[in-house]
Amino acid sequence: MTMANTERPRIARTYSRYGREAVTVLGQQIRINRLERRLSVAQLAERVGVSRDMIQRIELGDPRCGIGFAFEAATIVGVPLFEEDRSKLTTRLAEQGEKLRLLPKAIQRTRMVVKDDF
Amino acid sequence: MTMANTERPRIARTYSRYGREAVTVLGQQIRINRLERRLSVAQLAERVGVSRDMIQRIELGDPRCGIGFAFEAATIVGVPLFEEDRSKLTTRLAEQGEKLRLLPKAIQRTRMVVKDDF
DNA sequence: ATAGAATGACTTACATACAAGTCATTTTAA
DNA sequence: TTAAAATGACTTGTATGTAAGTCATTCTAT
Repeated sequence: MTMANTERPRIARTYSRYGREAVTVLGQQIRINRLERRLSVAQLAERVGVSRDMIQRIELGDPRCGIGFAFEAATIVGVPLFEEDRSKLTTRLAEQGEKLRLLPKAIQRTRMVVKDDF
Repeated sequence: MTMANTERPRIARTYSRYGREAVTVLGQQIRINRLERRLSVAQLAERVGVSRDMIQRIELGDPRCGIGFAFEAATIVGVPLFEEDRSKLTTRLAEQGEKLRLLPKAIQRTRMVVKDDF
């Protein structure tokens, strides 16, 4: 009766606590919403267009999952992403695009001035 | 002798508008914060522990990027994920874990009752 | 104006994430 | 209670993501 290892073997890779927890919280929220909507893992997988294995990994918070798959699963079960409602997200997309137009396009560290003629 | 096909065949993948926009908004927000903090792409890549190419794809909203990489980049430049402050995220992690304990662990569609003796 | 740095856009070799399949174990509806 | 279904945990072959490198271009601080 050994407890099965629920994690896939992964090469050591460090994530910050906040980043890790965020991935896990998203997976939890997807599972919660899926269950509330009475969808099986297989049914959600079919709707997202991925394997059952992928949905399980997303819900467990595997950081290697493609962000597109995870966000698509979230979308299908109704987990809000960044904005409460969907039209707001579209608005924010445009607003941030505008903001980026105004910011410098490249960052350069202050250059060292070489004086070789003193 | 066939010519080597230099193009990588990519299977078309569809994402919902909301999912796509969410990935893009995250990438935008990461870039905005990175620029405001005067970090170059290479500097952020080094801090996240990925290649410069990866940061560029994350900021462009490539849905195939690992969610762990994207969230880690967001964390480093201070983009909030799901909760305003970090301690709140930890709290939510626990609360959702508790909520999952109370939900059914499996979803089954209502079974068909076969009456063959009428 | 210009030099030096940052970015964008490729390529290639390699590592690994993915789908598909199987089996054992829960779980739930009847 | 119990049978059917869902889930968890594996494996394997293959497709695809990733790092590293190069080059051209754009950008910014001076």
